[in-house]
Amino acid sequence: MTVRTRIAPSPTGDPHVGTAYIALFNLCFARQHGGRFILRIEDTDRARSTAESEQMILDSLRWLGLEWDEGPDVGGPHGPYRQSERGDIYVRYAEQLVADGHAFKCYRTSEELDALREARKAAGMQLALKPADLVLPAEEQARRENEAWPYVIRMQVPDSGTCVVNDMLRGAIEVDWLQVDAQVLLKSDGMPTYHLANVVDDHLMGITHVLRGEEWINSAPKHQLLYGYFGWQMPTLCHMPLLRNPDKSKLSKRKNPTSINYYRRMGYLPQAVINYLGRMGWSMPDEREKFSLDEMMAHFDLQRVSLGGPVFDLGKLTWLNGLYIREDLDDQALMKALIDWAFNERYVGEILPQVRPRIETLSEVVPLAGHFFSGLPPIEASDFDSVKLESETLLKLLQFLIWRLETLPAWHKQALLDEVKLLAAYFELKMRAFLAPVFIAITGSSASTSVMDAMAILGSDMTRARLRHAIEVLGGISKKQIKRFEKQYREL
RNA sequence: GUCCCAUUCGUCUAGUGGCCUAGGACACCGCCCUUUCACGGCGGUAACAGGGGUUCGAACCCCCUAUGGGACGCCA
Repeated sequence: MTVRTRIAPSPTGDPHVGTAYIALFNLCFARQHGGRFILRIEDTDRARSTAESEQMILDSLRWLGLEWDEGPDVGGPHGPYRQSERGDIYVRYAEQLVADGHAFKCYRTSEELDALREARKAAGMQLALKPADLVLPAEEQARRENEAWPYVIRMQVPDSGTCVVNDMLRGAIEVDWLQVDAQVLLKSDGMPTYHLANVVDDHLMGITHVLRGEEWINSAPKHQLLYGYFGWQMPTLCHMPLLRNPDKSKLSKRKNPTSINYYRRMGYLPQAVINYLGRMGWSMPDEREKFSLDEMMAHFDLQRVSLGGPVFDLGKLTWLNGLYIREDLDDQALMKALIDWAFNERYVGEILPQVRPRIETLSEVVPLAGHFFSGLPPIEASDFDSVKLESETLLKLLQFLIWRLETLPAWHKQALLDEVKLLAAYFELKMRAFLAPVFIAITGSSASTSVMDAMAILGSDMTRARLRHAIEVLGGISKKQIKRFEKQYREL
């Protein structure tokens, strides 16, 4: 048996707790059956991630204590997409499908596709575009082909009848073929979509079981169809429930800290985090709350997964973390944990140059730089009174900064400075004025070390978390506001 | 809009037809311990979404409704 977790890396290298969650269950399932568990970091979107951000993700998973096996080499160290002839194996498979009549070249433009979807929406039909909806008149098709228009390769799908896919936990799931669209397999840039890559890779890697998120259920018919087209054995599927925000929507960074690095920076212990994830939608046979990864693997039983989407409860995670500190760490181990976390030469060494020019006695260090060893600063709305900005502008400033920082591929002071300069110009503010609220949000006071350096030292996750916290403290952003902000941000 | 998946205390869950007057954990409240605060101990409030079946018997099986979520991209 071989199971795998696919990881789509983010530009910032944020490993999502949802990724770790799925990986955890894959690992336990594989070990329960003495099978292999492999990780596959893949990105079919050109240059969305870097080797560095991929490393960050692996590093975080390792921090959690997750282990994985080396997968068969079906395309180089970073997966097939990073080869010089990016995606060429998928081109071959896609063309084979075209030759066999299971896929077709589609020259439709995105404007035409939008119009088709609009029309269906207006007519109250299902939104899936079927092969028949996409055909062009023969002569138009020929013209576009001759003029070398960009094209995609789409899969053929039946337009009637039902498809039955089996799920290890949910049993048979019936989907009307009418609901399944002529999925793009190969994009016009020659890169495969997830759907093609997923099927081809899993086959080449000999994957026998796939545990993935519930959001993939609706794609399962497409995948099943592709396996059929290729004449390959399909892996057994299992769809795990999705982690939720307190309002029950899919866990998102807007409403919850979702980055593993955030929990690491906040001083959560990896054992506690992995234990907590193991309690999401799953329970030990004896119902104990506290268990190690090894114990979970030893007692794992997929049938004990419960299907209701569990709400990620920070309070309970925090309690569990405290339990680990009290019960599992003696003074020496706690000391080591603290040193690993922040009280080490590397981290403190970064802070000292910020502190030295600003102190006259050593006892001033903690009041001045204590925030480097804290989580979210205890601020309230009135702390921003000194900032001479309209409340809407203030929120917008903080939100725009978060958005810019989210897409920052490398976290260096210079890059941060560039972002801040750009935004200060956009808001028509002097750097000093622009940074005033940022300073309070980050350091929690109006007198501390330089805020740009603080952000650089604190890192991406903690910086963004504090900015988000400031927005929260200021009363948050309403749905209407966020829409307006998004629009303005796109124009930036 | 169409389809798919789900639904036990506020939250995580136990429960796979009689052991359920529904158990545990977090949170909350009270009491005890304690030179403070925690920790710890004891106790309390609190749930089978609703309606129909099936059955001697239903939290558990079936159907309908409601609610929540997800999918419907040249994202993954």
